Amino acid sequence: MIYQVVVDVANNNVDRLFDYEYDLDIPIGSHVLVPFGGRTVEGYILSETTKTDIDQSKIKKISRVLEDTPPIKEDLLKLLHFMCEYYHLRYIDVIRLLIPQAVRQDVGHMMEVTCTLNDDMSVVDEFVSKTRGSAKNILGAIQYLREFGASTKSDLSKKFSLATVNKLIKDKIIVTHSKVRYRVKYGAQEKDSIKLNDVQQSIVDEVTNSAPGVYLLHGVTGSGKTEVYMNIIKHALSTGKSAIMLVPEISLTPQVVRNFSKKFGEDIAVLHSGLSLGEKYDEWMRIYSGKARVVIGARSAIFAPVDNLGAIIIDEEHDGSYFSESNPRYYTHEVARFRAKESGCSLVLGSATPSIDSYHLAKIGQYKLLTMPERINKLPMPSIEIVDMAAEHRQGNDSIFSRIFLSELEGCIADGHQAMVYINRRGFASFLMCRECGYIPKCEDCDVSLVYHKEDNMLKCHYCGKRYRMLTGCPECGSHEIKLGGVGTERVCKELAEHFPNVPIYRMDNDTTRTKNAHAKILADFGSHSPSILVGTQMISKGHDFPNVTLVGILDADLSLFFNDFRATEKTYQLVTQVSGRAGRAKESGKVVLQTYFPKNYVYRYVANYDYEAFFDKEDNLRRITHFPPYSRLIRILVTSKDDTQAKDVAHDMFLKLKDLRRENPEEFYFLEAMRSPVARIKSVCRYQIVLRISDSLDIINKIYDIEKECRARDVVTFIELNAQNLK
DNA sequence: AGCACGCCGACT
DNA sequence: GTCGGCGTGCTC
Repeated sequence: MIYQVVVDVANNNVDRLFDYEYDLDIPIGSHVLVPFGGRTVEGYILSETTKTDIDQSKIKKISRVLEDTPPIKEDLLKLLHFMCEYYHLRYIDVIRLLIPQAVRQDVGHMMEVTCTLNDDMSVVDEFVSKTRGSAKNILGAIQYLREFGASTKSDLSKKFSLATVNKLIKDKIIVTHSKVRYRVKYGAQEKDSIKLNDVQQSIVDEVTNSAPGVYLLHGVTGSGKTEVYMNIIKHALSTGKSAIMLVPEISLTPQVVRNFSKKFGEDIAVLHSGLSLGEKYDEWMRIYSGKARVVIGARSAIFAPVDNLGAIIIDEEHDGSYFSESNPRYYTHEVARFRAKESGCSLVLGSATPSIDSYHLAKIGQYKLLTMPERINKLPMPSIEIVDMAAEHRQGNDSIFSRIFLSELEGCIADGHQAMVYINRRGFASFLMCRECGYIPKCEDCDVSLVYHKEDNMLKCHYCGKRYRMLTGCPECGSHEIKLGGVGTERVCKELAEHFPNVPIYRMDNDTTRTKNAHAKILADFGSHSPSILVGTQMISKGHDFPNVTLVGILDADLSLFFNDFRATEKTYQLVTQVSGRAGRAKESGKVVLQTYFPKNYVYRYVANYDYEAFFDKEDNLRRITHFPPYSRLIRILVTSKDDTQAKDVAHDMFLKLKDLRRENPEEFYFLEAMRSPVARIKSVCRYQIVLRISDSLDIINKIYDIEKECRARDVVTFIELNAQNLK
């Protein structure tokens, strides 16, 4: 039999199937060792055949089958082919998604490797006598093992360097033994049973009793979506099936895991980036072997090797982290839809603020829309007060806090309650705004705000590449008070401390949550002090439930509005709603103070009224008129090379061919521009990009891939992003 | 990615 | 004369 193998070598030239023969039957998806160009490499069997075009003399034999059971199960093989075809990814890059590094390296065993000296002491003695006395690590390691008999490989490596230990293993001075051990333990299951309200129950019933499909669950913050998810998962388990639930990485906190482990005990496996390699190995193995049937994880958990899927849930479906924006680029929703369809199970997308794209699909009937319009126990939504910061400045308040916010905060503290203060520092530190009138420079052609580029002192549009001279004063009101950049969390904390010297203030952002349990500790500290204030970035907007929080301050809500992005308004709506949802989650009613320089922007009107439906209509209409997604497909072709000229030439070549394609299909194209990437160089790789918006035609997409193939050049790497999110 | 093959410069 | 630089091309 001839087996077609993908070799585990990440290079475009070997991204194809190589034919090998073997006398025995090997299942597809197996992990094998094959001779390849004078060396031996690992590979994966993707198909089998009886005839081949390759010259018989060239065909070699598979050296060895590495595991008894194939690491890539049948349904994931289908997913692999779908992804390679649809996103034009390399086989090996997708395989590496399906089998995490920890498993490919067999870390589970490595973690438990113990080292002892070779039983034959004469070999050791001879080696020592031949070793120079200056080789401290080598002699030290041997001496150590003589004294203690054995040591784990990782301990020994820490003391005497990994290189030393590996050399001694290679020279057969040290011998190794390995053993599997499971590290992850979850608490036992508790027999709780929170009674669902009627709305929750009817949604669970609808999902579990209907034919499989895709559901969009639109439930306001605090409406109890998590309970719905849990019950859908419980139903899957009760019918002998399994489930995957995805959450944004940022909200996969220990509390969330604990809640699920209370409900499902040892049935759950958790996959996220914070796990050690050994933990990842264990979790993956528990899923693979069927010991864990509920998988909770971030984006890549959609590739978990579960059998017999009964449900897939994507929580906070609007979250940007569901787009993979590097290496193998994919959109989790598309992958999940494929997997759900293959497994014949339902996919539930849940959010308090669905993405325009998803809600659009629900509106046109591709998804079934489910709504939870009220909070649990009919708690009122917090009232949102919009404060005009330009007016504050005009009236002589130069502080970053409005007077209303400060007085609300004083009241909140006096009552012994807690407050959360949100400040967006995301991404860009440099934008421009007139302090007097709130004017923001925008591109003439694209209606997106311009980004200030320090290096050449110019304003640029990241969409069409158009450049403008830097402002010397405000063109609207003539003021020279032009504000650059934003305020960060640190400064907010400092100023709050001056106002409230006796109130504990906690800060939660990327800087303060870098270490392993910092996130949980900050939340625990905040939770156990009242009154207190929590200052933070997006992190504070996700799913925390502090009943004593009665005030939320959103300082400078506009920041995400100026994001050079047609999704800026959508993101602002989502963010403000999510942050506001933190207030008033118990008996006490909540209040939100939202500071803005654009109190009249339509997004705030809808936010303040909690009118998602109306916001959607407005935004969807805008997208339709301007041919932006969901009314087009936004594609970004990124051409990169160490050599600027080479990248530019390839990009230009492609651009000309795309223009021809547009000439042949004028009705399919809405937009086509080539430019240097806004971030022109990353890690000394030069970047050019071609941005296009086309109708969602698979035919055109395939022609674009063909053009990319024709334009390939040495030392130039081109990426095609089908669902471009971020045009940096 | 690796590794071999191959064609030009400076070395015992 | 040879050792070795890394450009080019191939791997079933």
